Amino acid sequence: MSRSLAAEDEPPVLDYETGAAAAPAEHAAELRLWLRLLTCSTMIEGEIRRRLRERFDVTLPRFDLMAQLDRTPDGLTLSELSQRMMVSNGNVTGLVERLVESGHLSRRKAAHDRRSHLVALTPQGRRAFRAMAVEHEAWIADFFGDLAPGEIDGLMALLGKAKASTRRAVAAPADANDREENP
Amino acid sequence: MSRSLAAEDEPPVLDYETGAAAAPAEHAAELRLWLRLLTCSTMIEGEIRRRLRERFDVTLPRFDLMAQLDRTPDGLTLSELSQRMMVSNGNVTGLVERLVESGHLSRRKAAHDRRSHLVALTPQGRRAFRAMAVEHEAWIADFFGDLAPGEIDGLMALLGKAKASTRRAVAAPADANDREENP
DNA sequence: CCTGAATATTTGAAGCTTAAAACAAACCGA
DNA sequence: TCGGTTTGTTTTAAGCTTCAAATATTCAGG
Repeated sequence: MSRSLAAEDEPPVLDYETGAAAAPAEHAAELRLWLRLLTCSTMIEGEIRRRLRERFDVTLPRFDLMAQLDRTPDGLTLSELSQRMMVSNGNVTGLVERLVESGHLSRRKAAHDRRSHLVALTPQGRRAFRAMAVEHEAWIADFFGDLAPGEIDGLMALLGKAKASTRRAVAAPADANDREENP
Repeated sequence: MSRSLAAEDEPPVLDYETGAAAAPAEHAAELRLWLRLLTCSTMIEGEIRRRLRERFDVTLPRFDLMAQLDRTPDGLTLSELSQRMMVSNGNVTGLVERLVESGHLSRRKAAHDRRSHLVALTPQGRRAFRAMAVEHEAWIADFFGDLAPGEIDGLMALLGKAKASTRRAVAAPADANDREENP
């Protein structure tokens, strides 16, 4: 759970800057949007985490890692895993270690490149993941259960725009520095 | 960064269940929506984290905590903080400890309740936060910079529905158990 | 073939995060 | 007022996460 300014409303509505003497409250709408986006993903993620622990005694990062491997019979390298999961390499190293330990994953040297290792689900790991995935999908469907199909599509589309916009902003930050360096 | 199934598309498009022999792929749209939502918040959060570290040498959780206190001259209790930040009590204990240590926060016993403590920004802490908040707001505005005002409003509204729906689902899980116990 | 740059992974330090157990203080109904 | 419950906080153990440094291997030119 957690992360950035959270608790976007519910108790006393926050929006955290209104009324702060030194703050411009210029882009208030964008700020509120970010807080709401964060609230949604934090709520959902926290509940998934809770249910995975309760029902399957598994952590979310491990479930995520297994999900990446479920469709990859031949396995993935650690680098591929870290890219797809959007986490650091060192993080994946530890997760894989624990999942190999518990018998869910196998790990072998890659044939073509002696630096890399291929990681794959064991039959046991695959069985365990499939069982979890079925329930997981039902949970997600329930979370969004009050949205009409059109609303789901609308959200997808708008989030697609937000994603593209963020990608652009991350690639080309709007800093003072940047403006000077790249006119 | 990180969290649940991530890497929603970009490299080989994932959606992680299509084609998996044992999986129904019933609520595929909801699943894709969740992955996209997660991708958006993960990207934004990761970039904010990176910039906060780079520009101000501060972590995101500390920034979040200070944000909660910025509008509260009299301070908040640890419980109030943990509720608003949506993290555990023990988590807040440690964060506050480190921020008191660094001089950003003061901490005193509450007058009315001998169990609780009030935490507030020190003048130094407030100054530091305000400086960060100004840039932070500009970053967020930039992330959403390619969205038209109407699109921002539309996203807000749809995310509001998603939030309400999730809240309902979390409060009343659609389990087999539940159906039996609460007919 | 040799060298320097890029890539794949591991390691270590620091910090974040949670769940659960333990206390202490406050509250509340009989 | 007593005793049970709730609430505020801390502590602990375990795990997650990142960044940066260290290794090992591959790759690309010359």
